[in-house]
Amino acid sequence: MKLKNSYFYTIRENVKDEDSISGNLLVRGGFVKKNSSGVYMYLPLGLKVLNNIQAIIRKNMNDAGAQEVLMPSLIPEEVYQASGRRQGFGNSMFALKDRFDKPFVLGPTHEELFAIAAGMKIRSYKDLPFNLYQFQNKFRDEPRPRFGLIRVREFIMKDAYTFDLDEAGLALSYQKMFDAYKASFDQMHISYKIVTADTGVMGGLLSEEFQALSPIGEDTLVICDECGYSCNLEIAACINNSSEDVLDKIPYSLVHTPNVGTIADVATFLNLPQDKFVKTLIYAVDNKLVACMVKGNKDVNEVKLQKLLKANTIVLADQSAVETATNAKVGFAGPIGLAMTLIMDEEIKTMRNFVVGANKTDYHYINVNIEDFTPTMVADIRLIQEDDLCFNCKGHIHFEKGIEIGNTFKLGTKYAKAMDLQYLDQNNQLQDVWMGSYGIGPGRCMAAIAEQNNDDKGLIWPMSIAPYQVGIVIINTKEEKQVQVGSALYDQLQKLGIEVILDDREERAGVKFNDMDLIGIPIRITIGKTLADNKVELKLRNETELKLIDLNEIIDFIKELVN
RNA sequence: CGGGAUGUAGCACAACUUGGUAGUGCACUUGCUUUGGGAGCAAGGGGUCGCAGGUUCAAAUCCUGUCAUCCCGACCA
Repeated sequence: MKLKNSYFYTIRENVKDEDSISGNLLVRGGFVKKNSSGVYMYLPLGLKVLNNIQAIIRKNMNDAGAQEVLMPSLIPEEVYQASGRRQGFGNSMFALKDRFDKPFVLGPTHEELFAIAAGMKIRSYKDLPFNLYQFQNKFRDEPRPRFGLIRVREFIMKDAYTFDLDEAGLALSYQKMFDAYKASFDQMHISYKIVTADTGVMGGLLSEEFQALSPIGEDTLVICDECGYSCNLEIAACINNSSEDVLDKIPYSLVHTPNVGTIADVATFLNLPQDKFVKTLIYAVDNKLVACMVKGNKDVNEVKLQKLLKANTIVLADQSAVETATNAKVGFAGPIGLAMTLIMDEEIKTMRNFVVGANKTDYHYINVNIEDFTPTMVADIRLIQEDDLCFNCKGHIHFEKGIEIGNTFKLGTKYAKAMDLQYLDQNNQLQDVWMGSYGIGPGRCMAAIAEQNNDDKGLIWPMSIAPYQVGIVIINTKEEKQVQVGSALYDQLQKLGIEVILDDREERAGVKFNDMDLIGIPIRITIGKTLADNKVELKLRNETELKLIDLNEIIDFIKELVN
């Protein structure tokens, strides 16, 4: 691309409504432009980056034996009703009607359509396995889009779906895709971790997430320093590491605790540590009230709770519901005399003589023991903390923040059953097809790479991702020779299939250098006064050092760097 | 959906409290000078002040409504 007559712009100042580094730099570099909340235009530079990312993924998909297709975005609502997911997605689906008032939705993910497509082919066990994928726009009406390209409402997803005879077949297909994912992210030079995660609205047997490490990541990753086990915070299992208290059990008694409804306040008031308390939280689980007990210094993990209860929705009950159910103001709920399902976290089993709310405003019970009430269920429902131990090896763990750039699911037979996807086996028996689904967000990859590779001057693209590998800066466009040499070099590199940008604008050198830095071109060639000695300057974006290279060696030099 | 904030030129912002010709910097155009890390001087172009009502002789400014955007939270594959 020659800049002089091309669509190219940069913005010198920070833009106001982009809070993330990647969002800001991508907007300032003219890669993307926000059109409405969570919806972006991809401009020439941005599309080149996106295409490079997609090319890497496509190559790995094809190598893994997947076949590319393209599904519609506009889908009759009934397709998602058939699988039961219309309700599952709820408001995060964009819904509309055609002129005959027939309801349609914009697809948020495509298991159903792929199951329908697979149904066209599958009759017998001889028709399996196979693997389909696409790059396609997805629509999700996010409650709060944020962080530039990271959480958006319209985005391209590479989604793949595998179809197998049985669980063993799925395991094989899954492994192939898993390996293809690792290869893809490695080739993009993303720093990432793989964690097991909740299957969420997808359902199924297993979910693993590919998480690009970044402080702005919205997911918390739990990583064991010793055995390497890693998972998403939302599913992290806890072990009870404390041995049983040795205190003698004392009968419980009521104490007056005026106006101290929070654990911190009561702890101060009674002068006891927070881990001597048990808090009782009232949740509305599919509109039924459920009480959950965790240690005072811990929190409830709502995803674990949801799975335990096989519930659709879980929210903290509102104030009036709590007050009606406990006959007390919020903050004084407790297990004794509470008439509802009561779930106790396992950690409480080893506690003795602890403090709970008394279901009476301004009162707590002290010296409560587990014999004093009857939990409906004892289970691991607490949110893991960084000082907990790995449930796998009891080693130390730490947290990291991640951007979910890919996700692989072993779906099992859930969609086969819902969408009637079956085959005849060797014994003429109908069997369900085993499915896997696999997603990558190329836009999120772009944002994650930008987030991981930048400095105060701008972006620093890895060679495999950069929109152009080489940028040629002509210092003075009025010097005939500089223009000549620059243009010749530009033509030669293009012939070699190297993506190259020629800055032939009548701008000052500083402007050109700053623009090249901002848009993150890996190799900069400067054509300037060193031409007198038949030399040009070479500077790598991720290094500070300048090299003077002989004109007749520069092509070979660049070829070496690009490969 | 709850809380907070903001909408004025392509971008970043001022003027609003106390109503009276809409301004600054960057960007853009022209000229001269300058020319290796976002140049200087001069002269210009570009605005229905988010939108709709209302109050007033007069509204960017005051009032009401509405839309949009952002932040915190809730929610979320």
